[in-house]
Amino acid sequence: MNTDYFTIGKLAKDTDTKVVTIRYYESIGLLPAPLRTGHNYRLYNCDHFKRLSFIRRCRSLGFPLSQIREIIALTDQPDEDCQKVDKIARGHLDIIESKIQDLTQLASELRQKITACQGGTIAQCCILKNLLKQNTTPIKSAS
Amino acid sequence: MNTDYFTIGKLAKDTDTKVVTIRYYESIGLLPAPLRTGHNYRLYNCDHFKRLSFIRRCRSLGFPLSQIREIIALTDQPDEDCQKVDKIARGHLDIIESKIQDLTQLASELRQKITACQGGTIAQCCILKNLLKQNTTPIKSAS
DNA sequence: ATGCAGTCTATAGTTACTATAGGGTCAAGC
DNA sequence: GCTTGACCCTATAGTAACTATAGACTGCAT
Repeated sequence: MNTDYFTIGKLAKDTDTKVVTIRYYESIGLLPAPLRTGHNYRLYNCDHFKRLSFIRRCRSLGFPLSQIREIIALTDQPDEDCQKVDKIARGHLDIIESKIQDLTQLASELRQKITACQGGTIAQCCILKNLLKQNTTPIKSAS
Repeated sequence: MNTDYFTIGKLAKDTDTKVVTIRYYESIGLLPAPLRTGHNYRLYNCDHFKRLSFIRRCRSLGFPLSQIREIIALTDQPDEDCQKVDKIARGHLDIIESKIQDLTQLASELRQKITACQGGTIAQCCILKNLLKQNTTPIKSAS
């Protein structure tokens, strides 16, 4: 049982989140609006802390807010099948994995262009030549 | 020598770029404004095609528009040292490589959470438990 | 009483586009 | 000549997930 209340600054520090970000999450309905003091300061409790920690953990795993929202909604239906969570997580993993592939491909192309360059003036630059070389004229009046 | 002119639609098709994107590049000064017909249609030439192809190739390598702008500015100074281009490209490669590392780490964490889950109800879901477990209370009145 | 850190709201900026509304133009077919 | 559909125009707003700024109030310590 914990009935402590704390300000937005403390919540920000304890969850390693910027103050503005917390207010942003409230504005988009991701974090419930807390009580206010007589002078309109936000007063958070333990539940807010838990919720925000969860959001931040999901964010650090790369989940978009839209999916975090879905997951949170699911936690309100404890008797539903867990497959939905699983599906979201797997879908997200797929996206991450394909991003890794894309970036790996991209890195190797770029590395190749860079190592090909022996220096010199801009006019001689192999990186630029390489980037400029293909397709120097549009397709002739076809279509 | 090529004095052909073509519409935005043809340029879009030949560079695999959306029409709106081309107008957007013009609006931010990345692609020079072309001539116009009597009825205000844009008329592009070969130079526009080359420039846009270059932009798209850089984009497909993940360069942000700001860096593409820098690189293009450099091509106007053919006698400068090529090191500047090299620096931009290497800096970009570093970023890509560190992104790959982050994502790889992230994918393995997520994969672990997913494979730990044996199904069941939301209440029993290991993925959720795992995401919720740490830090359930803020740091007590410290600081 | 003063100063500084913390809080408040509201608005605009970021990146690289995409979407939409509301309109004009061009070429082909009838 | 008229219609139809594809193409073009501008201007504005929306996207994701914040960040930055302005202008004002509060709380606490000296």
